[in-house]
Amino acid sequence: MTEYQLPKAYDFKSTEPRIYEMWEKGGYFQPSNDPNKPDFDPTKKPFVISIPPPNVTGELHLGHPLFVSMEDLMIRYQRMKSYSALWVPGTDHAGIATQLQVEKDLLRTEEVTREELGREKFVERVWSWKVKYHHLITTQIRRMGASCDWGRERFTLDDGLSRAVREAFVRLYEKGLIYRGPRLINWSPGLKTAVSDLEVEYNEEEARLYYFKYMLKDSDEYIPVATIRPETILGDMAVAVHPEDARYQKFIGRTALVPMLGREIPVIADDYVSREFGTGALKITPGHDPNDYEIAQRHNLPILSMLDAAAKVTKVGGPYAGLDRYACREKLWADMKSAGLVIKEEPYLTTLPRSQRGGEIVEPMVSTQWFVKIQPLAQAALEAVQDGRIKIVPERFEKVYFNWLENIKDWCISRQLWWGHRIPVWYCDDCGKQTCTRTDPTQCAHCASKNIRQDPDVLDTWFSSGLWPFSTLGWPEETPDLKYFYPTSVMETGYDILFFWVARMIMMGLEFTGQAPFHTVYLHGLVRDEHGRKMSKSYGNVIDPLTVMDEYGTDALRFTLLVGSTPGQDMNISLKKVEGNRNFANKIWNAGRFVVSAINSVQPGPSAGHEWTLADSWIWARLQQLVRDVERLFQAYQYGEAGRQIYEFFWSDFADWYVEVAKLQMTAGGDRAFYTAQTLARVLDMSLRLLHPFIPFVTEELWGHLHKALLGSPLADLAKDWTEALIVAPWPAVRDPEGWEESKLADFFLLQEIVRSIRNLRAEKKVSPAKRIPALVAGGAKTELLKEQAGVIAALAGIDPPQFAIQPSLATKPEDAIALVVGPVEVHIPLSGMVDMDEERVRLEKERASIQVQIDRLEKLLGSDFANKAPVAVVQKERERLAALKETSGKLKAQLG
RNA sequence: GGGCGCAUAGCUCAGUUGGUUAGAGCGUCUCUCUUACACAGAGAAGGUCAGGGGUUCGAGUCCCUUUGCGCCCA
Repeated sequence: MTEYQLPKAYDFKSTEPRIYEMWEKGGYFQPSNDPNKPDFDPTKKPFVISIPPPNVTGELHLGHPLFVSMEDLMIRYQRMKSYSALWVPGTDHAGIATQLQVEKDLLRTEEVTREELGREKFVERVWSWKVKYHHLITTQIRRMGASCDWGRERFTLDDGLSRAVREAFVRLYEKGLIYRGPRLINWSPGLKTAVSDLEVEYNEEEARLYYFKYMLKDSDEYIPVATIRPETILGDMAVAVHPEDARYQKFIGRTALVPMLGREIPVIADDYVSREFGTGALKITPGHDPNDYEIAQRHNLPILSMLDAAAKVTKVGGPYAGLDRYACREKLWADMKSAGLVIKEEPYLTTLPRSQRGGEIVEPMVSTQWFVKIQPLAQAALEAVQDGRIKIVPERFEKVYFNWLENIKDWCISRQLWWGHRIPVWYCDDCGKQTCTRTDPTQCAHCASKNIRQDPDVLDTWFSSGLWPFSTLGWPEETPDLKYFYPTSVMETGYDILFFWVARMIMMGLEFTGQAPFHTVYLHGLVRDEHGRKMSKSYGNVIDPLTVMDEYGTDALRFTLLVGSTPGQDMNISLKKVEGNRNFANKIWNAGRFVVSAINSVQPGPSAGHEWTLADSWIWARLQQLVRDVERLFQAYQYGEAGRQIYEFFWSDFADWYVEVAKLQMTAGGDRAFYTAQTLARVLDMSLRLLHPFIPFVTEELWGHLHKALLGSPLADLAKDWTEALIVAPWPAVRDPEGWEESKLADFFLLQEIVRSIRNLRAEKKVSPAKRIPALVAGGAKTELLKEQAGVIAALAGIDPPQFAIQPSLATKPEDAIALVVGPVEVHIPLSGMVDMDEERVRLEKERASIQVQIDRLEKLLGSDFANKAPVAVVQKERERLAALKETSGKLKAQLG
């Protein structure tokens, strides 16, 4: 006989690593139905999530535990519902971010730049960085309890995925959907690479607006022009005015002179020009501004690049060549001032484009880059959501998705980085043509020359991420995994990367596999600090998940993130909340300890068939209600609400009420104790199953103890079909109500109300908690019920059983007692010497008055249109309520005599 | 400029087909170390559901509008 000596407080520190190891070694993270194994059943349905791969940069933030918790919740739920659940883990090489980290690190520790190290050596360094941080990150994901199949882990730069990237590129290239050419792109001068539109952030900042004169050729006349970036004057190709602007109409078609350079440029008319902004005249710098670029296209203006890759002035700038963009701004402006061309300058609030990574101001520049012709891909992706093949939760993001895809521009996919998938195109030095093949070529495909060079650039990281849902399963190979597990089921991620990822995955998935890569996109919100501010290093408000887990446990953090969130809505987190949920884990633990000890105390039996008490029936009915509600909420992706309801049930119904009643029932011994222990065990078992996806460690640990205790007890039958571990135990099935539930729920509710009102009175009258008091009850129609439950009421309300009398009605009103009216029941508490009859009259009168208010309200309601327009059931409910209120009021009146 | 979200108890938030005196956790106040748990138990106080208008028998919930805060796209 094993004696359980479970510690008084749940010890997550020793439990969590042990449980995770048990799960992983037990093979529970692998899908139950594996297409690579001989007993594979192709008819069994899979449920698949591919992890949004974390970057191997080394940064860990609360976003990680959030997505891990959400996805683990979904996976554990489906696994328990006996789907063949697969969660594919992996990491992302994160081109720019990782390269930057390594460069910074190299500079700090060895004071070398990547250029000094050379490409090959540098890439080696990044790989060793990757090894280190990959280990760190996967260790942390394990720490969070992620039940993903580590045997199928992938990395965006591993061989298989690199082949997928190569295949995808070549296919798009051959289809003519990838092209190379000079376009205006966003250039990051510090990183010396192109970045996509999505990687630029626009912030409102304090800047200056510079007003100056655009002199007209052979004239003293000028057009006043305002600009934020005077240095770009050097690249101006026109001055534009609104065609209907009376001030400037006369200048249209004339020639203006670029300040300091004297280059002749035309004055053009274009609707785009805002007459209200600045001076109403616009300088056009097509080489360094997207709007100007478009105007230039419309007017066939040539384009000049006045800045180079390092944002230094090119030879276009004449005397200013070689200056940094900001130095040039100062010098040019000073020179213009001397030349009398300056009008004024003033502070101005404007939006500046900054690099999402480096933070520096991004420079729009004309540069030769690789692009994906996005229109056909975007159209398909649009349709997949429009026709419902893919559903986005919450739905409002579908609109955001549509809007983005409808206005999408070609995607710049080349990056001037060293860390990433090299562009698989070779240029021929002899014929100048391109060779793009699936395997590295040794000669030009056009002229067979051996003088070929591979493009030095790499692909945007998101190009490989877009292939993730199928590349991780083996694509382009038709692997068993790909055939069985693809399309995946749910894509779960933050709404902030809807465009980066989700949209691109859908485009790529449809293009390369002909299928939507998943049927549902679930978007979670962002985790913010307790005041709703974005967490960031510069604010210093970052909460480190590892510290939180050290202090409160993984379960506590997970539960906090899961119940604190609503789909698509940001959530604020505070350590107080985590602490509260650490307490919840401890509550579960202790309720479990009680149940285990109850099981251990059970004597063999039973002698007769079961006969349930009111409390037994009540908790069972409540549990079934809960199972139904949780199922409904899960179907609607309302995980947070489901978690809150289970929490509420466990703490407020099971622990606060049923366990208290069960203590009494256990002391009765015999069959009563046997069936009570059985009910405790069944309710705990099902509660743990429901809680497991939310709070996996403590539930698994406790379930193990419960399992063991049952098997060693006369209740062994209950656990005879149980699985080895909770992680693979079947999810509680929804059962339809059997008809008896409602009256049991109502009866127990009455009992609770009676107990509560007595407790309330005791507290009000400062009766010592230890003191047992007498009570006289007139039970009316509920007399039988109350007599049956007298023991429970007495124990929970602190009534002395020998002095507890229950009768249908009372012949005379007890003297020197306080009367409580609970629905149809009157409770008289004699409190000798403590009852002030005047005070008592006031109390009763107050109560009667408040009930009268409700009676009046309901009579008015039932006398109105409500009675004939509202549904019968709703009206009936109100009628019953009114009748009950009238009964209470009558009893109160009688008390007042 | 276009789109979206939020505004509910002192704080942080739930409240999804509209059902009639609004819920939780934390915090506050009172009592209790009662044999699962003081990481607890019992009790209490605390809200004109941002303002205005409308639809409806009925609105925190739907529609319009105003204000404030935040986000996304241009």
